[in-house]
Amino acid sequence: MEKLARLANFEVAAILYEVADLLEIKGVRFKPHAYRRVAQAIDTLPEDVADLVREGRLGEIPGVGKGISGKITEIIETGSLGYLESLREELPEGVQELTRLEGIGPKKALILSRELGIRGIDDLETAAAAGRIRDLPGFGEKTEENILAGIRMSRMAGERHLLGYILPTALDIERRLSSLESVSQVSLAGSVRRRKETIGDIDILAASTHPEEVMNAFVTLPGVSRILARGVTKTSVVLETGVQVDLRVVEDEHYGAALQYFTGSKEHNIALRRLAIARNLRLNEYGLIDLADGHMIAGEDEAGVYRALDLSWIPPELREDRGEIEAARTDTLPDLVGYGSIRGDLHVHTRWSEGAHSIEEMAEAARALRYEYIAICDHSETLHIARGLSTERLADQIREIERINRAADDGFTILSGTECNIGMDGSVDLPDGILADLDVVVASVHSGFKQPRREMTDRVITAMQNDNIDIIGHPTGRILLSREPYQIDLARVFEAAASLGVLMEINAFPGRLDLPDVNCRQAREAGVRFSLGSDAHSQKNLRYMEFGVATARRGWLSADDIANTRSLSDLRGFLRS
DNA sequence: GCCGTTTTCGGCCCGACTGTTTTCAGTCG
Repeated sequence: MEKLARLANFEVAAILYEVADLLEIKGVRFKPHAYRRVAQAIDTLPEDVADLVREGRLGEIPGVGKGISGKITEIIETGSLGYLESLREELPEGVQELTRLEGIGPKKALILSRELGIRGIDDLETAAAAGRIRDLPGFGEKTEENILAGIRMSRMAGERHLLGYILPTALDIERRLSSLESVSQVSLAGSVRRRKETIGDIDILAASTHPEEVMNAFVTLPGVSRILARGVTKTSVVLETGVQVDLRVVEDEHYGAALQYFTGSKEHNIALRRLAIARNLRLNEYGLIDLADGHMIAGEDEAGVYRALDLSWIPPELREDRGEIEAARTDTLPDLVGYGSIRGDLHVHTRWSEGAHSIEEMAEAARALRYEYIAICDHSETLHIARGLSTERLADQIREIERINRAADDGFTILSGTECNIGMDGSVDLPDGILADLDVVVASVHSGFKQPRREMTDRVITAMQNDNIDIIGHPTGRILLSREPYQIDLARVFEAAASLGVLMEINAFPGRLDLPDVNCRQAREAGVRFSLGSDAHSQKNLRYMEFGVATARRGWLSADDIANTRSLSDLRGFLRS
């Protein structure tokens, strides 16, 4: 029986990324860019690349031509790529590993490997400690020190961090810098400003006529442990937590262009610069410059830069080169849901299961956020680890919520709900009778993650056919930086959700952000509507909602797409029974 | 290897900082 290994998009992308890396080490020009561009596109593709191969639609991916198309097909059909194997054979083993160190690029890695036979980071550390690096051409004593520091750093810190973990730190640094007299403007930039789900480092932009003062203050901020680079316009430090922070300082007249440039993404900026070149303009971090006479057309404010290229201003969350530039050109950018548009939280836990606070305490915190309602969705019985509620306990909880609602008469409403489990066969672990008594039913997969794709897809669709179920919770099951999504055909799930009127949750918990942004967009195009839930386990966690909104915005969603941007009475129209 | 309101061939984003180097290559973002 023939059985193809079904490679996920990220696995196909990983192969292409490695090809790009190896070509770069070989010193091949331009091809690495071509491979990397396609790898990136596949990594964020909402559809399965295997389906595109089957349907002969690979050409729809920007950057895929004849050559790469053939290679992707080979990867899907055989699970590997001959071209990559031969590249690996050509190059010394372990070179690629070296390039992951700060300060080591393809050139230095190849020299280390060829001259000293270094085969990995451990080898490199030994050689550096023994002082064998400093005499290599292009290397010196300082390089040797930096290599050792780089190795220490790579061992201490993980590669990326959750947005939810980074944002408070970033805002704190922004606040401290903005209080300096020498600073006239300051803004978060980079992936933090774009609210990407994971962050490599923190980028901050400031405007000042006294950059030295700003840099001095910056490198002496509390928590700074190491200075990586220090100049008058650009300085990089590492915090004690291992997080790198880059500060860029420009004058006010260049602030808009610098903010545009420093916000990225890289791919968005490259696309924008190509647009500029086509008009005989140059775009850099100082402004948009007319190459004919050298004068600056725009640069003081960011919107002006976009306007001068005949584009509407593009919200940072959309700047990923996924069609936003074309939409800005034709004035068809979505009217994104606002951070203040959420009127209630549809996924909240309490002390009844694994939460830290009582129903009243969660309601009180929700009132403070000016919400009009929250849905209490504690776990159901089969999730033992979370002390899930039995049918009887849930009935008690419903009565308790009724009692609290009657007692408080301020227009705020506590909705009764559950987050029940979807079993292996698609059944849920609470009887229909009690589900019908609840205001909000979230159903989630919490077990059997390794189920084959076909069965997992059928399982979730079966659950949705129970018309008591309003919302599918964290629909892909991914845990950022630690667990891949389970195998599931989301296109089929979305189709069913749209026709049955089941909402897809955007779980705002920092480690989830599930549905992921690219899938939000795919789901919306399939006609799906959404529910935002913080999955709060404490009062403080309710604030995670902003990360859910960020994910929705990155998924091109409007307030209209989201059930809980509505008043309570309108919300009921989004729920099924 | 890809791609075209300059192009089916000749280009491919652009600048800051570091370290090793006497004018710049490598790396990074």
